[in-house]
Amino acid sequence: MDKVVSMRVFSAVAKNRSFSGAAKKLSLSKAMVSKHVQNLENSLGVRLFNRTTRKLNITEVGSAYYDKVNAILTDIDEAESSISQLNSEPKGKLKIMAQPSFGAFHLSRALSLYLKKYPGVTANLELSQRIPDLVEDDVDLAFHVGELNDSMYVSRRIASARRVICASPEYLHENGTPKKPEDLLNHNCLIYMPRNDISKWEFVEKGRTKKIKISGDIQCNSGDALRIASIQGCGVAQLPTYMIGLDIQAGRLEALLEDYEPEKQPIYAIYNDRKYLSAKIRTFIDFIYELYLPEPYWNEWT
Amino acid sequence: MDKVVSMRVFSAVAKNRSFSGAAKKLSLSKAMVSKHVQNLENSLGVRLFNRTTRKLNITEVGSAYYDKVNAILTDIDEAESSISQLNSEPKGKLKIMAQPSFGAFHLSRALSLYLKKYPGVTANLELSQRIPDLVEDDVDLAFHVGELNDSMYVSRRIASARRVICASPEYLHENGTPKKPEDLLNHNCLIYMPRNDISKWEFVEKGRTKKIKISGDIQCNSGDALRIASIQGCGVAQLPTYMIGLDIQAGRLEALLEDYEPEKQPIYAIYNDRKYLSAKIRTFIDFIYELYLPEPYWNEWT
DNA sequence: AAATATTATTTCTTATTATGAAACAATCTT
DNA sequence: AAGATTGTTTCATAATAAGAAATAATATTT
Repeated sequence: MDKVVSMRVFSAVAKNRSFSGAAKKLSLSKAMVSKHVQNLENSLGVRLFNRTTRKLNITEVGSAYYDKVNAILTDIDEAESSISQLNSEPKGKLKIMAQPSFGAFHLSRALSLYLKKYPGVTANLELSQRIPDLVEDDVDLAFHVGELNDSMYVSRRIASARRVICASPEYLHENGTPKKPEDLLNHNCLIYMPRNDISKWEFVEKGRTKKIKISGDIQCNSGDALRIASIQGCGVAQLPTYMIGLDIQAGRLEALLEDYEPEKQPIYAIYNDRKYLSAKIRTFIDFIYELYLPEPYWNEWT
Repeated sequence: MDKVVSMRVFSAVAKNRSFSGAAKKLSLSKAMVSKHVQNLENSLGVRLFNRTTRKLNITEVGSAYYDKVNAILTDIDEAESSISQLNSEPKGKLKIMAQPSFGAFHLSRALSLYLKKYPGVTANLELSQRIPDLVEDDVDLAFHVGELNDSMYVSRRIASARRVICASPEYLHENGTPKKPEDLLNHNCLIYMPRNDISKWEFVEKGRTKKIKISGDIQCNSGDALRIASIQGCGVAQLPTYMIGLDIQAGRLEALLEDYEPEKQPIYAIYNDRKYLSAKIRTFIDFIYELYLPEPYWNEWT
């Protein structure tokens, strides 16, 4: 028997000075009202009302209990409404993890817009290469570029990034501009190596994907470093547009071989599979999804 | 589903940071623990824990709810205990913690007398050197010998113990009887060392306290061991009368240097500062207080 | 005074729910 | 690779919450 319900019933009986009245008010049978009061009396080992069929008097003990019960019920109501309110409007700290190159510029920009819209939210943005364990790392939300293999979490595609071959105008002036993928064999390519893979770049020609094995004298596991290197004219790089889109727009880099460009990489928001997604998380995902519609600003420069 | 029960389960899970741990603590199945938490989550429309099978993290909302729930549960407990003790007699389980040497004989004796008087009460006596955390250890009442430094609880002096120099008749026959404190320098003293203190025994001579640095070949952190050693004639010991009073009365030990005896040690009952002390606790404190009036039986033998 | 109305309780049946064992899924540890 | 541990789900069963109706007690009306 639910003690909180019993308390509410008891409180109603005490307030109405009547079992029947309380029953009517609570749309409950008289029988249940009676049983709820008995439930409390048994659990307390105390008589709460002195009653006959025609008279009702709250006992001294019952009166003391009445005050306490009302305070408790108020606290319960207050707790529940404040908790559900906490969930209906975005509030609290939003913990986000993302890959450094995507997070550093684009997410912090999106966050500052979002936080302006929802002043109750504060943010905590942690940048890391690895895909986080949301529970272990106590993170609300993660962003990942590229396909996800293991999907123990829920993911939502919020944007995409083109992979573009690029080089600085200075470099191209000195070394010539490649016109087709095979031309890259004669260029110094800046190689991104997260793992010790053999470096091949993908291209699409007449609907078919082909891979070109490229070579160069810089291999690095930091996209940012490759970006700097390519801007400084060290060679040709293949980098995602969320990194170099603005550089191309500004003329620091030139996009090459756009006709052979491979499929875009998806960018996912990853979060816990929860029935009750908190407002701050839900609204941020929606916010960022809409922010990059119809096409993220980093993907276009013409 | 009883919401109060669900709250208790939730609180236990949050405190233990584990569903299984909470289940064990509450002697409930893991299944029910899981369901109770889900019950709250459904009723609040909010996720309280982020969890996988191996990791558990309370959510921001859950954490806020935890504080409120604990306050509410405390209020409920306080209300119920205060109400039921308003016109009830001692009843239930009395959980006591005490130092082993005092508890083993004297408290169990007092308890058996008390329980005969109040059949509704059952007792749980745990003996330990440390001063318990009444809340953490879930103990109603603790007994402590010696001054209390930290008084976060309420304490009541219920008796006292003399500290007496003693040795077995055989030992004294062989080694002579010390007549004044300084004589102890030529005796093998049994040294109680709870911490690595330098061993000095206090004496009072002509109203002034002085300390004698003693030495001996047995140092021990167990009073009981020292008592046995002194009875077996290993040397001279300074021990409280609640340990050796009966030995002196029985002639197994002789009290020495009684004229130089230092001030008595107080014995305290320690309990929670509750507005409404339950009848079992209140009556037991009163009972034991009166039991040792005007002077505890262990303090006198002449 | 008798009939009626109102009130709390008890009884009885049924629909719901609480319960934990066991199976399960997902990690972590060995 | 095997075993241990953790949270969840499933399942069968036992417990109980629920209210309609009968009951008992006592005002109120007639």
